[in-house]
Amino acid sequence: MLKQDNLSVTQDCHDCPIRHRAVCARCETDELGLLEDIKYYRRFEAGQTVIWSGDRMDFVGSVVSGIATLTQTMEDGRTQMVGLLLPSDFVGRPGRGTAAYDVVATTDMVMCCFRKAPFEDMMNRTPHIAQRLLEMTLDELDAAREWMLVLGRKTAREKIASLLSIIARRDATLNLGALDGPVSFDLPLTREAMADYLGLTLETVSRQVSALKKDQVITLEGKRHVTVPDMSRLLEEAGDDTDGGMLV
Amino acid sequence: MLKQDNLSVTQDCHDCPIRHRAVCARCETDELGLLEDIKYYRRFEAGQTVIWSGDRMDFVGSVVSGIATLTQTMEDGRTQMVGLLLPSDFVGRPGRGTAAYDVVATTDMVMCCFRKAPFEDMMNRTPHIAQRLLEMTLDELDAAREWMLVLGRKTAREKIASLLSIIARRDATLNLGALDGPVSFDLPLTREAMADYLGLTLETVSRQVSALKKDQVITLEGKRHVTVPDMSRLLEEAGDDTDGGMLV
DNA sequence: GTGCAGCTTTGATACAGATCAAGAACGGAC
DNA sequence: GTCCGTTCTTGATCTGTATCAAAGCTGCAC
Repeated sequence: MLKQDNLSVTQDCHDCPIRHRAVCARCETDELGLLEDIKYYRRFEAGQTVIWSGDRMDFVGSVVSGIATLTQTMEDGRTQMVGLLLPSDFVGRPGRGTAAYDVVATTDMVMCCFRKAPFEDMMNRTPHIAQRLLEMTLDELDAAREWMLVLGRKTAREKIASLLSIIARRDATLNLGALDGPVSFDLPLTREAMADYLGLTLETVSRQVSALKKDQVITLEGKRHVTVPDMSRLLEEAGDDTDGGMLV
Repeated sequence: MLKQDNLSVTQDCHDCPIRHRAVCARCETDELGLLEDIKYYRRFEAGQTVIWSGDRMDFVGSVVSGIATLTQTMEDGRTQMVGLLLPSDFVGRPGRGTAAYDVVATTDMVMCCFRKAPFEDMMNRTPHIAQRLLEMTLDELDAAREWMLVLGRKTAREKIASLLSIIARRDATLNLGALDGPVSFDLPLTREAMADYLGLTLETVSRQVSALKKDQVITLEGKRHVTVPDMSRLLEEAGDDTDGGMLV
């Protein structure tokens, strides 16, 4: 796995890599100061569980670097991933004392945590935080609803293509950019995690990834590094509106 | 269909049946006054489309009475319902100009609409509205994530049982209450709409409803009126945590 | 280097739910 | 009452994905 110790423990919000996308995005300098007082960093290693569903949760926070998953599990063990947490994504729910989902780090990860009570307090006083949180929550709701279509109506092949295009897209937004030429990225998920996201078995995931490779929709180097020569082709396979429409 | 003309066009927010659950729930009397100035009512008949995905949308609003569905459609016609809108539920997204989903009234329906620009304006000035909207959006996000588990991992029978228990539950919250004795309610959805919600075909829905009836998990009077003699049995069939746990 | 553990691929087979195809039940118009 | 359109049920068959099973790959510990 990649070492990311250069990010080690940021202290100053102004230098923070997620400063302009996280829940603090709209805060003014003075508001940031208040946040600095109640924040602390936590690191997690790949595979480590951040919180178990049902546990008491006395903090909320933002993913600073790395990736985590949000999953739900039935008593008999069937599991469904309900969210993928990327840098700047928010964890926890103000006004609720216990975690609703399991949160697991899939790569090494750094979180910027806020003690829950003071954070809730601040939310009531500084509208910039609540406004930004509303905006982020609405975005997540849209993402969840898009995912409902994937889960309910798409074929296995379309599901894989959908997942790949989502990862490709936000990899592009997060890092460099440019979605016209070939795009490549590392899959942050195992086949099993992909299966849990897509409502499939890991065998089906493996077969469909192989099929997309055989049909030259994607290229693989190793098992995790994916190259997409033609993004619009991938979107077509995903069953999404084809016009290559990269609407912002 | 039921006539609901007694609800005709409420004018005074204080008498509004959704006063304490809608986006205006936390407003004080003076804030309600401001809302009164920008609100207007619209009625829709069963089957009528409220908005088409992609259309310009110059209002947001709340369902006052009746039921609507939120659906997404792929180019080839596959459709997935992504939300069920009940009285007090909010329609539209502040800060966005076009509808993201089709909204269709499944029963006769009354909506309390607010012109979008003044509403957004007011949101920035009265935190009570933004706070309540955040809370409601977080609830919807939870519901969407719960639904992802249903769509991704449950069997057809479990899906039907899940849908019935959700309808039963909120029917109880909305109207009278009491979930220990037998519960009965009218299905607000056709078999096809149920199928669209559950990611199934209408034939499968029909078969599984019949199967639940044969196994005496439910009783039917006509095709739409359902009685659940034992709610915990239904929850068991849904694969949900069994303890009958009606946690608030 | 060898051995092992976790991840992944591939194959054979089974089955849940889709699809195709009739009819049956119900409600409204006349 | 009859007719017709819509919604729903039921049956026969097909198929995509799950399940069961085995083997390949990769990287780490030693």
